[in-house]
Amino acid sequence: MATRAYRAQRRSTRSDATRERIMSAVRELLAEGSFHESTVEEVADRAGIARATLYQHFGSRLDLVDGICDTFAVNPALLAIRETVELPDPEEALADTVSNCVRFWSSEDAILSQLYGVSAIDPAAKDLVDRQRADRRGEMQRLVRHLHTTGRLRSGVSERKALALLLVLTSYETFRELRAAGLSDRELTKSLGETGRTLLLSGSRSSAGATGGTRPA
Amino acid sequence: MATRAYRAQRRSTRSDATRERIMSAVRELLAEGSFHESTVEEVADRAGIARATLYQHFGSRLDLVDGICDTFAVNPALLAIRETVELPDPEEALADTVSNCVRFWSSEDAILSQLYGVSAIDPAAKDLVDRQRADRRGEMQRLVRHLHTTGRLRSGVSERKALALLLVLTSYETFRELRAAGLSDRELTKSLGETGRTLLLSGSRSSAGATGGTRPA
DNA sequence: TGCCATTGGACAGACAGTCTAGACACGCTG
DNA sequence: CAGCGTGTCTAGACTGTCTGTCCAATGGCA
Repeated sequence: MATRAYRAQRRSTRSDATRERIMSAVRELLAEGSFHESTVEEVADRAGIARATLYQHFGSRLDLVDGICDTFAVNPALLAIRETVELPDPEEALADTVSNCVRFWSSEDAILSQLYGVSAIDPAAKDLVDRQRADRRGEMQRLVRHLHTTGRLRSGVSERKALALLLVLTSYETFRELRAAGLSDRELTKSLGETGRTLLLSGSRSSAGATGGTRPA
Repeated sequence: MATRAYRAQRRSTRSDATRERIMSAVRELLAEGSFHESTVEEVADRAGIARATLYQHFGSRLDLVDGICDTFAVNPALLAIRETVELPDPEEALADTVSNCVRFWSSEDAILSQLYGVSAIDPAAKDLVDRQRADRRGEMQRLVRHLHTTGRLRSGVSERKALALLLVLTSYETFRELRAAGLSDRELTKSLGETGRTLLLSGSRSSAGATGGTRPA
């Protein structure tokens, strides 16, 4: 049986191309917001293949969503977060992390809005959302620790509260809400960054005396 | 044909009771998170009626969700917001509005988490979410204007940004995120209120009593 | 030629929504 | 009280759509 093992490799190129066509179709439909009204037949048509072929690549409708979710793992903005949370300068760490979150949400917005939407009923989407939420929580936890150990966490702000706030600031829903309010990605990043700095960081060698000044009481 | 003047009014009590049984069943299933996996038959079974009867009260599966959504219109916390946004004291207006938002989200959390979840694919749910979002936006807009006209909007904060921030602070998603982080409703209200005051309000007689006393730092 | 991805189509099972005939409860009138 | 009219509920049959499975046939590529 091992006699021709190498062949499978070569051959698989064709199969891979088909798989790619399917994924593209799913991405398109997702981006158009019509994936969830589409039948498997329509997905196959869009990909220019037979329904049976689709089922050979993806066991079920949910597997299609699963496939899409896997592609996020290599998103550069997402990968960058792992590093920015531990940048030496806490202020920079905070700002860059926020910035990268916005970058990620923005880059996949069309698709995420659909996936997040159905996470309540679609197991595969729910998996994705839960995993992303857990990942983000882990990163933010690291960021909070970093702020704490470098002594830049504002006095009176517990680590638990700091984490909660960071989660809100960097959540996809907040991104959506602000974008819906008409803010551009740039404004959004700036606004979220400032808010975080204002509420979380102590001292204020930075902008506007944002924090300290406001609460003399 | 007109021989009898019939009183549908009297009769309707029975019909109303049936309708109520159906709604209860839907609420239960929604709260258990299993509505979206349930067939119409199962909903009917849960309500203890025939499937045909259900279809007489609600034309389709979506109408069931619609029915639930209508019940939110009379939620006391939601109604209260209309008044709190214009309380004479801006500080109080802000705090009470935030508080009422939390109260509303909290009172219907089990069901909203499901409805918001499927809003991307369920037209009825989407309608609800869109309507709620529009309503909230309207109220927050009024609140911002109020803060502005009374001169309490912090300098450097445009009305547009103030609105965006308020929308984030009072959004269901933020509520969910903070609750998931382990905050109680009380902590949540306090935290959101403080954040709003810190970021939006100028001056700072900061009502040490009402809410402010909580931050001795 | 032989492998393998692909294809078209048949098929079973599940479910939404429609329809009909009949059972039942209740209000009205005599 | 008796009985008719009316609206509600019920049981079940039926259609159409969609998912997921299976298989025999096709076609490209080494």
